[in-house]
Amino acid sequence: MEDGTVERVRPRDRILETAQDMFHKHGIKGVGIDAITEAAGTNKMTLYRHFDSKDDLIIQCLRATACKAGAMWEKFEVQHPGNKLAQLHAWVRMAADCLTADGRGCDMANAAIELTDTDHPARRVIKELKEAQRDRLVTLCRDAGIGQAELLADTLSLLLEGARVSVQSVGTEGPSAQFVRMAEGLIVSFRGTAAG
Amino acid sequence: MEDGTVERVRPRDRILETAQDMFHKHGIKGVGIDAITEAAGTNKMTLYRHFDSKDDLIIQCLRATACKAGAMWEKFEVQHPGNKLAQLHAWVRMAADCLTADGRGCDMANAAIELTDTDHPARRVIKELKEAQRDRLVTLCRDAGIGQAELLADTLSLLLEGARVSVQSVGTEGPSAQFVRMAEGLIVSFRGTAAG
DNA sequence: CTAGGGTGTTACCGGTCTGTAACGTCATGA
DNA sequence: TCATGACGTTACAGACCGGTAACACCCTAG
Repeated sequence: MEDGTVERVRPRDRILETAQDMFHKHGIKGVGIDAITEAAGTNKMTLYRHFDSKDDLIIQCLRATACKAGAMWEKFEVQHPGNKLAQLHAWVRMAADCLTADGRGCDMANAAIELTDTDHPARRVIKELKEAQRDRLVTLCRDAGIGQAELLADTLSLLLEGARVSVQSVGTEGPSAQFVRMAEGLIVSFRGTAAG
Repeated sequence: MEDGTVERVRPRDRILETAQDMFHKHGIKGVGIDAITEAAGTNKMTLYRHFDSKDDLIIQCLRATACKAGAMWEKFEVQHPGNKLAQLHAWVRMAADCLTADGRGCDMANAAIELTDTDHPARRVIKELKEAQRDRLVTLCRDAGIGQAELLADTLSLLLEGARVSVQSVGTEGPSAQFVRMAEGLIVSFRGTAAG
């Protein structure tokens, strides 16, 4: 049978899933290849048959995580079809949920901080994915009828980025606790000054 | 002569200074003890005579960095004595300078992201120092006559934190480029809604 | 049945890491 | 002069790291 849908999850997928989870929880430099393969129920050789190196694995993990995050946006469209303003508010709620539930920040931002070498191959991937993320939020703001869509999107981006970092340094009771109020206030404010 | 002011910089201070710089540039896990001692022109034994462990060194570095940052606040008071609103604007300018000049974010935030173990001894120090930083900004906002001082201070904190992270993932041309406009806009907005 | 590809196992390489032991050097101060 | 203490040097321990080689296994497609 040539249907590719195998029941048992292939080692490559188990590795990718496990690595995402462990990188997220313990950081990239805080997790070794051996720990990943063991947690994934496989071994080092199999990992290196599917990924060129740890750096390659890191990049694939970042792409996979971004892909999952992308699915969120489709959920917004499904939940509020055509209503871009409602989708923007849904984005705020989703962001707030990330803050309280997660404890660890954005994988891409964390990776950018950990991988200090500016020539690291993951850096351009991080930049690429973050820019795509930004474009998406800008478009949503614009479609929601916000005048200065770029400025609102950038402000919300920085607020969320900062909140996700703040959670890790001072916890959920710190400044990030006010994230929703800040974001909603900004949206109201920008809608007030709306333009064509 | 029993005056403690020795001309030659003591090894402990050289180590502390060098470690701060290298931790900042390359991250905590990206720098080894050997590299620090070599750059400081000393050796490993001397380091371990002054610091209990690498974790201890990390903590001392964070405290020293926070101390330097504290000196900035005194500069604001000197430059604009009594004028708290001017000091708040000076804080915004200082923050913006950090963004364009540095390339690497806040040492405390970076450390919080790198040291994923919640029991790590540096974590409570980070939280302590970050909370002190927040209190300072809240006080400044309140003294500047802002009504919702806590909310403005928290918003500015998150914006800056996010901007310092964003610089590392997408560079200075990303959302962080609008930091000053965002911050100044917020201050104006909060002064508009000022209360007693 | 058979060949081959995906997988598992073990062992290993060279390097790096934190931290310590033992000893030698040197300046200072009594 | 001599003792003390700070500092430097070398070597090492023990662990972990990323990555590779060689070989055995087993399921499946043909």
